[in-house]
Amino acid sequence: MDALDVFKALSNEGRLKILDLLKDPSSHFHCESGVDMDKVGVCVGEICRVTGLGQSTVSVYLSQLERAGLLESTRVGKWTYYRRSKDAFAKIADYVRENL
Amino acid sequence: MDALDVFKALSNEGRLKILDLLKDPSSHFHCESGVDMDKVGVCVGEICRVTGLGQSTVSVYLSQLERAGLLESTRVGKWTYYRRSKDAFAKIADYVRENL
DNA sequence: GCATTATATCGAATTTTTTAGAAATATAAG
DNA sequence: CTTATATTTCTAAAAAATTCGATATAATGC
Repeated sequence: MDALDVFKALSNEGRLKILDLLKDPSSHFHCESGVDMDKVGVCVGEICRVTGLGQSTVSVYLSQLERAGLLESTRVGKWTYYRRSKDAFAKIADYVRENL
Repeated sequence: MDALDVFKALSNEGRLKILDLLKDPSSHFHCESGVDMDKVGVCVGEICRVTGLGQSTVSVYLSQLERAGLLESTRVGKWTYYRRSKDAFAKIADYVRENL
C-alpha cells in the first residue's frame, strides 16, 4: 500500500463524495443494464449523472481511486462498473493506527 | 474533525516524514535548550536541520499539521516546540474504519 | 462495414499547492 | 535600547492538481 497515493486520493471533495455514494449504490443510482449494483458496482455515466461532474473528470477520479486500491472495477460490455474495495478501508485504518 | 483537511495534510511526503520523525524525537533530534523533547516536542530549527527543508517551508508544514489536529505546539521563549497529538491518529483510524 | 453508446485519454486553461527568499514579529541577552 | 536568534508572515514563482471539451478506443447493434 502506498500511503501517499491513498491520502492524495482522499484529499478531494469529489472523490470523497463518490466513495460515500458507493457505500449504498442501489439507494443513489439506478442501472439500465440490470446488473446488481451492490455487487458489481456502478457505471461511470451514472456517477456523472448523480454527482454532476463531467465525464472525463469522473473517469480520472475513478482511476485515481482504483490505483490507490480504494475501488475495484469490472468491465461488462461497454460499461465499467466501479465498487468499493472490500477491505481497503479496514487496512487503511490499521495502517493509520499502527504506522502513522 | 475535518477529514478533508486531515487527508490534505497527510498527502505530502515532507509532512509524512516530519510526522514519522516526531514519533521518537530523542533519537532523531537534539535540543540545545534542554527541554524534554519526548514530552514538549521539537523546535522548528531542528526539524529544518534534519529534514533539509527550508525554514519557511517547515513552518508552513507544521502549521498545516497543527490545523488538521495532528500536531500540538508550545512556545517556550523563542522556540516553538511541536509534538504529535496524543490521540489524533487513533481518532483518524476510527474515522476511516467507520465513516470512510 | 457504419452508427451509436460508454469509457478512457489527451490537451489546455484554470486553480491550488508547494516552496524559497525577504520582511516582519517576538523573545532573550547584553 | 540595541543586537542576535527563532519563528512567522508576506510575496511570488514554479509545480501539481483540477477540470472541461475534444478526441480516441472499445463494444454493441444494424
